Amino acid sequence: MDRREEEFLAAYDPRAYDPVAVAIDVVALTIRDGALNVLLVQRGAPPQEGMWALPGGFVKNTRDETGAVRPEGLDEAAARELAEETGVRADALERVHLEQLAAYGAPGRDPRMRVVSVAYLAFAPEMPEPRAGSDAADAVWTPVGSLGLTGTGAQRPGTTRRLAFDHSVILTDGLERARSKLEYTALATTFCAPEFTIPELRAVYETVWGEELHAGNFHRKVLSVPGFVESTGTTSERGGRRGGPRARLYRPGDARLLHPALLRPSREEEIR
Amino acid sequence: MDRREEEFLAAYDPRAYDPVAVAIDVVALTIRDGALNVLLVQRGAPPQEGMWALPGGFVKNTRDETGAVRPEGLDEAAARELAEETGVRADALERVHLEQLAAYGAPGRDPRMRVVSVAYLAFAPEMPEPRAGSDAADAVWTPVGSLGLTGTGAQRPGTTRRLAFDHSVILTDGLERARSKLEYTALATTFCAPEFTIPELRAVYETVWGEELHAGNFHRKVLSVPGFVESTGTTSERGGRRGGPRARLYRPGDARLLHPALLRPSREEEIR
DNA sequence: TCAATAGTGTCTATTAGACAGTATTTT
DNA sequence: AAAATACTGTCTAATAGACACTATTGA
Repeated sequence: MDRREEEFLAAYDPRAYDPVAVAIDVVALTIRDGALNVLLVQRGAPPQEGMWALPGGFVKNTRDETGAVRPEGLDEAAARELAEETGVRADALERVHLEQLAAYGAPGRDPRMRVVSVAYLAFAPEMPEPRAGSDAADAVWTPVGSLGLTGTGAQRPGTTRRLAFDHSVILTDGLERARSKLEYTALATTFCAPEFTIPELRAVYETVWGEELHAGNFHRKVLSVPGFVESTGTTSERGGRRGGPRARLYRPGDARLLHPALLRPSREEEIR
Repeated sequence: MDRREEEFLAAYDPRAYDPVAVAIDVVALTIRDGALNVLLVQRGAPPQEGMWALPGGFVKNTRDETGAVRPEGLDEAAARELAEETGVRADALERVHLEQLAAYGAPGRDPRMRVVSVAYLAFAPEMPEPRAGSDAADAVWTPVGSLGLTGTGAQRPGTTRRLAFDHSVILTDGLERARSKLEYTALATTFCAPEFTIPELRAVYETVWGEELHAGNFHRKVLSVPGFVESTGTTSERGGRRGGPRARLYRPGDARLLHPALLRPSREEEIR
């Protein structure tokens, strides 16, 4: 760094600009009782107190091991928010997939000030009931079907849990990303236990996509994709709930992308 | 809004938090002389003065038609930055595709302060040589091949145009997004003139993907995807540069997504 | 015993890709 | 005339999806 640059930085005043805040919001998805659920917190403080929202908060400065103040990376902040709001420890987060979704910065989306929110998408296996974090009055897994989302990100009138800010838009985007990711990545396995059966994996696809799949063709297809799943050599304890043989158990394979992909059956409408 | 919420907002002090800035950076891609080019500006002021960077800047408050101050949406800010740095007027921007790429917020990525940058990706047809905007010493279309990008987003030593901040990472992400988008969307046509031939469209794919495609199979495949292109009934003025018949001219069709998709031939390596 | 389910076999339509062939243009 | 190129035809392998069938389990 040259002399001129040093002088510039010494004279730079970060507070000379309009204040903007950067927040993180997490769309955390899991499957409970055969339905797709999203983690919601009930706001315990203004603004929009009492409404439901995606877990999140402002990006902070954290202290590292030596106690020094250190700003937080975005991914790091998202993992922290998720851990705080779900009450899971960091080691349990290892089995959670977390990726950036998008940034939202429409003027007026937060009444306090200009807030740009970086949204994250999380895929989690079955998790314990969350405990409410610091700013939240309550935290629960909520079936997304109960939120009355329309295709455009609005909520149908009469829905009991109204989402704060533009969170219904963020959730809608997250759901579409999740549905799309199941097509060409192996991420469906992150919704499953460490060992799972092909029918369980199929249930993940059916739940996220919201449509039934042909059991026989799905089975053959999953096994034909190199690296998607890996046999454990064992079988499940029980057969299907209403009968049927015990299914073989599999582990996630080493493939990140699926080739060929598993495409959703009914996408004809949304092509144009 | 209830009483309590009003009181809260009146007492809220946005400057009580650590200052953060939100910037926009644009990865603007076009094809010139058969090579993929990205728009770069040479920084005319510290920090990193003299280095090359993606066009961008801080999100501002703008004045609307009535002269009232109004904060800017992110998409709006990206379009403004692109227009300012390329010197194209808003109407020419209509033929440019602009989409959000990702947010970048690693601590220390900007020496001035905490900066979270929302990156955008733009696909443009052939455009005039840009004129340098306000903060830039120069602005040029640069072949991406000349930037010595490695797979991880670093630049090879000895590259003449070094990119400022983490812009080589952003550019690498933008290139991968562009390559991927050509597979399943009809966006390749946004690199072309309003009327184009199938061989011209093939050149777009070959340039962005960096590999040669089979002319005959590509031709048949493009015509087989419903809504990808639409015949104009006319033919080009000239044949191929070194001989061959005149090609028929097409317009972009009404499809947004390609079904079936045009997949890159050589993705075997990156699957795991 | 009956119904449901796991897993496999088979058939057909669609698609990807290799290769060949013809007509048309530039040099 | 020669070379390049636009486009079309044809063949093969891979894939998607429908349907059928057997074996095994729970109720």
